[in-house]
Amino acid sequence: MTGVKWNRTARGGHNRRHMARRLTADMRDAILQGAREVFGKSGYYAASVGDIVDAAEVARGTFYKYFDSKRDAFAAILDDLLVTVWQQMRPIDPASERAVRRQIHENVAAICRTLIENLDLTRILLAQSIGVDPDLDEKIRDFYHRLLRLVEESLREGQRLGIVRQGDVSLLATCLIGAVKEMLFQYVLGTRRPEPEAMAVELERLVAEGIYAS
Amino acid sequence: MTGVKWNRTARGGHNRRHMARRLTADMRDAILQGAREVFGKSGYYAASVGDIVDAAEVARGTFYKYFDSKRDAFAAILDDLLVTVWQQMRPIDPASERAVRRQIHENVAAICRTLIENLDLTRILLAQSIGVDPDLDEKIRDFYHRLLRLVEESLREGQRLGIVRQGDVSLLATCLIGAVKEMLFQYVLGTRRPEPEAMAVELERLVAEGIYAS
Amino acid sequence: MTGVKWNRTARGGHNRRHMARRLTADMRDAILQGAREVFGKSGYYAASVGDIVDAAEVARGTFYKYFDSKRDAFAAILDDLLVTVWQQMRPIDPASERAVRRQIHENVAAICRTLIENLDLTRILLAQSIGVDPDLDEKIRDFYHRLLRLVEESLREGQRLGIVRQGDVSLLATCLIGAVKEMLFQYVLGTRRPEPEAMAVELERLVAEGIYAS
Amino acid sequence: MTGVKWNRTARGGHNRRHMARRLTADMRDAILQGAREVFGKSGYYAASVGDIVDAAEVARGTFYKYFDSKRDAFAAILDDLLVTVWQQMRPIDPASERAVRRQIHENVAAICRTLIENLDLTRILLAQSIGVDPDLDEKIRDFYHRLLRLVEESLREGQRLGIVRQGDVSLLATCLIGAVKEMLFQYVLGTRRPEPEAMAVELERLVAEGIYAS
DNA sequence: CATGAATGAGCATTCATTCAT
DNA sequence: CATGAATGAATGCTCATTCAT
Repeated sequence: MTGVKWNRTARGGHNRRHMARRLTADMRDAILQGAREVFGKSGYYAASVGDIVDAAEVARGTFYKYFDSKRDAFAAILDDLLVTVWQQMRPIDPASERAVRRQIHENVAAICRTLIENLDLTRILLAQSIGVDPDLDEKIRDFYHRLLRLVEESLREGQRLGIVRQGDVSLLATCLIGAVKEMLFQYVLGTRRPEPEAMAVELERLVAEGIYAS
Repeated sequence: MTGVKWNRTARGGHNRRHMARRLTADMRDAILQGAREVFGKSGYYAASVGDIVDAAEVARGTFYKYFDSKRDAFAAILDDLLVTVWQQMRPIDPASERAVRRQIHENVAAICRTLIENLDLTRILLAQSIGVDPDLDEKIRDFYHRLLRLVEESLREGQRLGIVRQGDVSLLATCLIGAVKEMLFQYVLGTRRPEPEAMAVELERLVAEGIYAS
Repeated sequence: MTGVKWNRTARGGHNRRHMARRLTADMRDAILQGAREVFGKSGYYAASVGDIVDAAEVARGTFYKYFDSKRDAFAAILDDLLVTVWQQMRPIDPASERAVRRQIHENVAAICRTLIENLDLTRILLAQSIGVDPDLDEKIRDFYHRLLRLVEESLREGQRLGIVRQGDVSLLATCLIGAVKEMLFQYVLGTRRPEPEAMAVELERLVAEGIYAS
Repeated sequence: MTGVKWNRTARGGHNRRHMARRLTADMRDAILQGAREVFGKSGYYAASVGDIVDAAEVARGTFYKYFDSKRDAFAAILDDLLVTVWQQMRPIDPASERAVRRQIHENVAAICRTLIENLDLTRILLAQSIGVDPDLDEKIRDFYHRLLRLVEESLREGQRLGIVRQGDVSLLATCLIGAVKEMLFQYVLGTRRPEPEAMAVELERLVAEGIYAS
């Protein structure tokens, strides 16, 4: 799990096929990079191993040197992605409502920024990961489970400190995560493409004031 | 497969293997039902026409009598589903905050109830419809577009009447829809399976009070 | 076919069932050879790709590595065949009637020899190429058009030199070509299998003397 | 074997589907007529039973009431066709060369006229009958065998009377038949569409004078 | 170690044929 | 007797995977 290369190193030349590729890690990264592009563009099923090796400019056989199967490569990408997103999460330290609002804002803005910078991956995460394979579904389920727990914990801590109101923290956490996911999903669909900052502002206000006047 | 096969005659048949089925509409419905189960369980790609006809207990050819293609059957299911969900939506009549809260509650509860009663369909809608085909993607995009407009309109009307606070109604609507979708998504994943009533309550409170105490 | 088939992995394979085949050209030729046999025996439609790969002793997928489709393979065979036949044609140099008779004789004998040596191909050419596909029909039409022009030109040149009598050269050419085709067609049908030499002799005499005595 | 209805009775109205159809023979003829059109247009394989029943405006099942199979219907058409063509043949009475020339002319003109009036059937006969099925191939073989014998007999009789020169009558007959077939084949292909009269003239002259001057 | 030609299981789709109405 | 919905064997084609070079 070598971490996602979020900044796609600009691969200057074309027709590099067959040029000496030095490090083993390079090869694997090249394949992952190609796979990300292709999976992001076409989804798991429509993406063929042929497309991936073309995009990565490696031979077919090489793909299978580094990954057991197409599914395995997808799993690797998904794993990296989940780890990355997870690392963006900072558990809220509920010192005061004011501090909490700032932390929520920053968390949301950071996550949205990151995912918007990597739209292909976001598309994979939000719309094409479920139903590929039970193992992967399990991973996704697990990820959301942990994410939910993290938010729930923050909320519960807030309740303990009297900052957060009473209520079903589990459902509340689900709603908050859903709100962020949907803004990103609409971004992916292209319906509307607001700034991460605007997303953060709006969620922060929703959480603070609800939607009613006064 | 060696030698010339001149005796290619006698291909079709009739075998009374399947229970007598009377009405044409029955047949189509049986296929749709089988297709819903299978698509819901396996997703579009992993579901084979073979699986569907087995589930529907009809012959392979019968499937193609009622649908042009596997995609066509999926599209039919998706269309039905979008129409059904859409019909559940009642535009909010923002008479007073009290009335609005009640209507939100009822809307959310109704939708969640319906979708939970058709979990296979919900799974299709939430996790397996994107990326199947550009035409279907367009349909999904369109559906969410209209859904968003509907919620936005209600919010704007509320603003006009001084019931809803100022803010980016578009993003606000997205957040609300996302909150509901995520609760249903977690339901589908099986992470947690709360009552529709509980979902409605929690969203109603989030919208009214935010998450902070006092 | 019941239940979800998540274990769709491990599809392809390699089985050393077929003799090691070294050169790429060999493979293509093996397929073409198998295809020729099968098309020749069964005609385009009755010949299945399965039959062809069995005859060629290659895997199904290999067929599609070398040809885009069944039709494509048929077109390749037809093209080769038309080129081969065309190359057998030597335009007649009408120096004298004596020289012309010899050249006709040689032309006819050569073509018949070649086609008789490749009976499968001849069967394809004479009885199974029309109606497969508009593009191929066009090719056939074009071939005959050129063939006709070639014979016509020779006849016209003969007229200019006073060797060939007046008449509708186009129809005359058609008759000559038809005479040769029919002898080969009867050969293919097995009605009668005369020597190419005998065919050439008979056409030469028909052309020189007609059928009447004295 | 009810004989081919060469003159397609103008079927006035449209949408006759489901109208009472009186005689059994009518039904069978309607199907044969539809089948002729469709086979002629698309060839045996590309023509589906669906196309035929559509063209004939009868139900699918009805087709199988009158014919055992698609092949059977094709065989019926082919049989009719061969009988009809056969009936056009008048054995030559070799009284004198002059009389023979006239008879050849008339025979060729009559056959060409008939076949040109029924191009669809001619197309079937010349280009789509071989390779459909061994039984049908046998019929075709048999037909040409008899045709050949007929021409051969005339030639042999001519030889006996000193009108026809010596030579391989079998090959000679083949050449003559081939010449006529090819003119018709080119007609079908559309390469050139001369009058039957012109065809007859040219064959008559070829047979009388060969191709050389003086 | 990289390569890519070869493999074959699997799939969507067609259509000749049957038979209950 | 006519009908046409239902049937399912057969086919063309794809693509994940393997392994000799």
